[in-house]
Amino acid sequence: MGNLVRTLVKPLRPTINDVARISGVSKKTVSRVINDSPLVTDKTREKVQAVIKDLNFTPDPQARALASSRSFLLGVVYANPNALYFDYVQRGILDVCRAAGYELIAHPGEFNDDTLVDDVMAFVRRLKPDGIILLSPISQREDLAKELEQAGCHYIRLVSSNIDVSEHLVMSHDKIGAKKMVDHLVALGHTDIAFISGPNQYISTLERKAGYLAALEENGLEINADFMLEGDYTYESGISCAQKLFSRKNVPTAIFASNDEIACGVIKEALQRGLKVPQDVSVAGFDDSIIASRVFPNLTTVHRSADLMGKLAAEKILASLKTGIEAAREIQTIIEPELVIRESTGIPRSKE
Amino acid sequence: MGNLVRTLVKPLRPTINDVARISGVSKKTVSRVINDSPLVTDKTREKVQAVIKDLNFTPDPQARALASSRSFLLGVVYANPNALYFDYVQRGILDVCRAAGYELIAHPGEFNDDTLVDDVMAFVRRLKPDGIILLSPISQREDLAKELEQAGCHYIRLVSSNIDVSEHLVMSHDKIGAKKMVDHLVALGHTDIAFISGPNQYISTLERKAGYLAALEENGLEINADFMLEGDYTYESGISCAQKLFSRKNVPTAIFASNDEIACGVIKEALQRGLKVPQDVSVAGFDDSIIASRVFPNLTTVHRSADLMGKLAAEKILASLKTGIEAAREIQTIIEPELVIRESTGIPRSKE
DNA sequence: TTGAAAGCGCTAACAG
DNA sequence: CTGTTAGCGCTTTCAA
Repeated sequence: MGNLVRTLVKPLRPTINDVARISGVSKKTVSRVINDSPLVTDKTREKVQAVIKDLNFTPDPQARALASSRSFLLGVVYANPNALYFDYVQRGILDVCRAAGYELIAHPGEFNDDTLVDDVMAFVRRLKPDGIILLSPISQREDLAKELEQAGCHYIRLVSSNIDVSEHLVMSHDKIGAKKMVDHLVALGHTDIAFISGPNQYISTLERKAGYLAALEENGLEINADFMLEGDYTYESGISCAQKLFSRKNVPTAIFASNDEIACGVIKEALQRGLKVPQDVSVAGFDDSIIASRVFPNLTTVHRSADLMGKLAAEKILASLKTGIEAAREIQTIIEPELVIRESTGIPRSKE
Repeated sequence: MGNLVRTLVKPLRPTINDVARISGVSKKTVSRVINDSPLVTDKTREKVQAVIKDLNFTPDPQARALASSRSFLLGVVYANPNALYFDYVQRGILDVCRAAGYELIAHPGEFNDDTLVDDVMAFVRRLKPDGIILLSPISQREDLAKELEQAGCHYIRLVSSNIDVSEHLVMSHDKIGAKKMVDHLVALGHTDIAFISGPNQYISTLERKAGYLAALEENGLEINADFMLEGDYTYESGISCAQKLFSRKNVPTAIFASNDEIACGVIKEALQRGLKVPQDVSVAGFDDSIIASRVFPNLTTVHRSADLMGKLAAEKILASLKTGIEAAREIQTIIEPELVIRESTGIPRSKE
């Protein structure tokens, strides 16, 4: 009787045993159906799937993780700097994850931290994620990448430069993005274009600066060392660099800030001094973060599709998990940033 | 020989068996040590802990989850609206989580979605998180809270109003925050203060509006229906409401926007029309999001400590998991928002 | 206070 | 193509 009841009743949280019992096959066959094994006849598969659906069965990820070597978990390691960047990337990853039945675990870390590698490796050992996505600038850390590789943990690096093989890389081509912006400024008629960089330790800084220099050269403009300042990707650094720029006798007609935060600082300082943007000075940013379209005047900037990068990263990992590393190689690796022209750039003020 | 080697070698990823074997006790005793059971002599405990440390052993969370009923996972469910809010809250939660050996899984959802409850419950059934944190506005959904309760899943709601018992609540007292802002405006000398609300379906909207009304009343100012507009928490709605306000014959001297996004739209429209902020019109926001300190002029706003709310939520869950529900009650439930006075508010323009 | 045995839900070998 | 037998690493009975 107990047995009969047990046979008929739908369990609250069904297990693979319930499915097996009710559909009259073995556990292993159910397992095969769950895992899309080809070694099942269509008829059996359909029967089992009907029961799975009827029971509203979902395999327990923890049990699967324990039994197999996969955990159905993806990790993302990121550093403080840019909350929005992280958020966009996370959304991109999650879109892919959820569709594939994977979960995402966020793990914050510090770029300049000696314990970063140990910390991340401990995280990997504990959670056994099937893959790790490294956001910029943490993605630059070669020591971390090497450790991950050695531990056999599949990782993807989101960066601005070609620092790894394509199965480990999703790259936003910042150099091209920066070049596009300078080309835009030149097309408007600017020749005195200043550049405020980020910290030199970041690859993104180097790439953006390289794009700036390449564009100047290609357009036959000379490089003026006075027009190149080093900021640190913060709003405050934008203000202080702008103060320097505006207090000189030779004020540039355009200022290209290497991110939107800096650009906002520049605009703030310009407006503070009664300069009009873009009539007196054009200002451009990089990132197309939310503030770019909130600040006045709306910022001309370079858009990098962070959510797309997250999406591609997740797809690469899942592809290599499912089909092998070659599959990861075939997924798009390079994103080309796009110019977003808004209100903060215009023709240069007439030379007096 | 094989046995001897196995006895001496430190395994790469040690298990509880390794710890037991090397320290010469049973698995269960090790388990007791891991779980802080009082049923172990200090001597045994110390011996085992030394081995744990030496081997660098960490229990496998997936195995623990499978064997026990706990998963050592926390879930956070959030909706689109505010990327930064989510990010801050997440950081607060993660601080607590990491220290306690818990992991966080982010689960995006839609506030106005019929499938939200089923979707979240499926998530809960699959992952078996030990607790769920509901961010605003999803936290408003009574149907979700009820289901979670029934499923025996401990949940915490982050909201702006007193909608649940304290063990399930972390509340930012938006009404008081809004009131503080209006008091500030009144103190500056404003009497014509407009209010742009968010969507009426959100509790935060209702609370902020209530704060505005309460402050007017308390200061003996009359309520002018023309000065109350409904926005939807977006930048664009700020622009369109400002257009209405500025095109009337009776223009308010101050505009209190119920979030920073709206406030930015208002500033944009003001500057566009050649109005100076705050000389011609004062503008205030709510949230103290990053844009508040990037926009020109820097926005006077109300600061809610989102990371603190996340931290408290995580602490409540962990406390009730460890010590019981009473422990959760004793952790701070209400956050009082603070005024942040920046540049966008000032004395009213002189009446002509 | 400690330990032996059983089992959480699933997958991996290996037969058949 | 399908089923049987183990066992993942841990916790939980229940004894001792």
